[in-house]
Amino acid sequence: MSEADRAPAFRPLYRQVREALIQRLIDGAWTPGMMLPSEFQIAAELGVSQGTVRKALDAMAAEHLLVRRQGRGTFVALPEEGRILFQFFRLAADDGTRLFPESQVIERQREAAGAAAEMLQIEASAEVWRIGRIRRLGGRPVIAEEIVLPLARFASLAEFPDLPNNVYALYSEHFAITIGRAVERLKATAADEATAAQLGCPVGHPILSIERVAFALDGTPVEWRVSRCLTDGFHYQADLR
Amino acid sequence: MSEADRAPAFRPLYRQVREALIQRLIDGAWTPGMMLPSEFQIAAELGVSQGTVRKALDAMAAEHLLVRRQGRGTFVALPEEGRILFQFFRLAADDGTRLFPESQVIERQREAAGAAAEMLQIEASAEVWRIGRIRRLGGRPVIAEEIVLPLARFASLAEFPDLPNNVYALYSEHFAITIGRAVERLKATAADEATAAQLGCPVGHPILSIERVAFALDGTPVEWRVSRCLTDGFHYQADLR
DNA sequence: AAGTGGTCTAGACCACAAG
DNA sequence: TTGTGGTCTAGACCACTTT
Repeated sequence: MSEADRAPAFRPLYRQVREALIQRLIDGAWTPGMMLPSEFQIAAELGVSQGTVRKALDAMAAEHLLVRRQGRGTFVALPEEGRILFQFFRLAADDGTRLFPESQVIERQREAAGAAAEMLQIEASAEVWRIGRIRRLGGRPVIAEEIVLPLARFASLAEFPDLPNNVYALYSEHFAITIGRAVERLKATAADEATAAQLGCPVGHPILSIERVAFALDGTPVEWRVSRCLTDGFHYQADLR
Repeated sequence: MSEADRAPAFRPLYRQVREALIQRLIDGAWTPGMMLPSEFQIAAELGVSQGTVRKALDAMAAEHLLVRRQGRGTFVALPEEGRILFQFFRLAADDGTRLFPESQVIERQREAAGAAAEMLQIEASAEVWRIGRIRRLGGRPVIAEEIVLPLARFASLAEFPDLPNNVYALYSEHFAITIGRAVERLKATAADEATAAQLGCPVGHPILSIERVAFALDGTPVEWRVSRCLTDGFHYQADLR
């Protein structure tokens, strides 16, 4: 953390601290659920003041990377935790209750990336997993989902025949990949024959199509997915501030 | 800012400062575009330290209520400013460029609130304005929008026969209402006859339906709207963090 | 040169959780 | 009682903009 570090394009100390700490998450030195050293310990270790460490930790907590609990300590966020769980899942029933449908994998294959290559920033010839799954609420299929993952980062995925509802917990636990950010594009489309068959609705039925690219902590894209959702009885919720 | 203020349910000083400053925005003592006094001046006036004022100002800037510019000062945010403008408008072309379609009012009437009463937290018998407008991109209609406003807060709306593209700038300038937050519910629906006629698409065509409730700074709902959007060539974008 | 926000530090004290 | 994060303060200095 030398003075020279900020010479070329001034980067505040607390920014550098934040990046150093994020690197520990990327490296796996700090794993989900782990309690971090106290602010004073981190400060002493990095040779900065406690206030500077606090500013870095606060920023990371705002990004949902850490969870701070007064009186207890600072912890690496778990993908299982409530607010994290729904951070990336914004469907809710029309009465306001949050939903988390059950998942059933119906298809999984290795293939060339093709069209997904651009989204995942890999070669079109690179291999990917393509996973199709149906998600149900009370037995009724409501989402038909297609997930594409680069084989290079998910080599041992074959060991997991049935995906859990929350795949980001799987990514974290078994592939040491933490999703830090995602971008979604929503469109209204008409159900094609395949989707209609999967969701049990008429061909041409209105479908909310959600296309998502999810990024790892280092900023590289690691997942591309399309969710085709029925939206009677529930909706996609967005809070604008 | 006495010590007793925090006695019942401890509220940090910087929170109280933030609320006091937001009250100045609500009261209109500070108006959009205005430069605020310096941190030290505000601190002296409120009898707190400069650091505490800073924390309140930073929070308000994060809420897009203020804009801070190093070396220049802190300013009340203008609804016209770029990032504010698109804070509440999330449609983008598929190539990533942001869109802001032109608006044409096609209908406006006074009526009883009816179904909108619950959303706007007013009596069902209270009067509202109901405004229908079409929004176009390059002449092509892409959004059919219905906006409901409580008459009580927008009494003189009749003076503005043609709404501007950015109605939130109008609310701010002529009704002293700043929108601080909004909640949107998205669904995929099929175009009914009225919508199909307005958008020039077949009946049954997939429509992205966006229902929004917008809230003023004091937390009360002031606008209810439904936007029915075509989504070929563009999409609704959401960033998840 | 003057005035603003931005960073960094150091220390005191408060609120909360756990042993 | 101890240890943690949370608040508040005071002061020095840096970066940016305008005069």
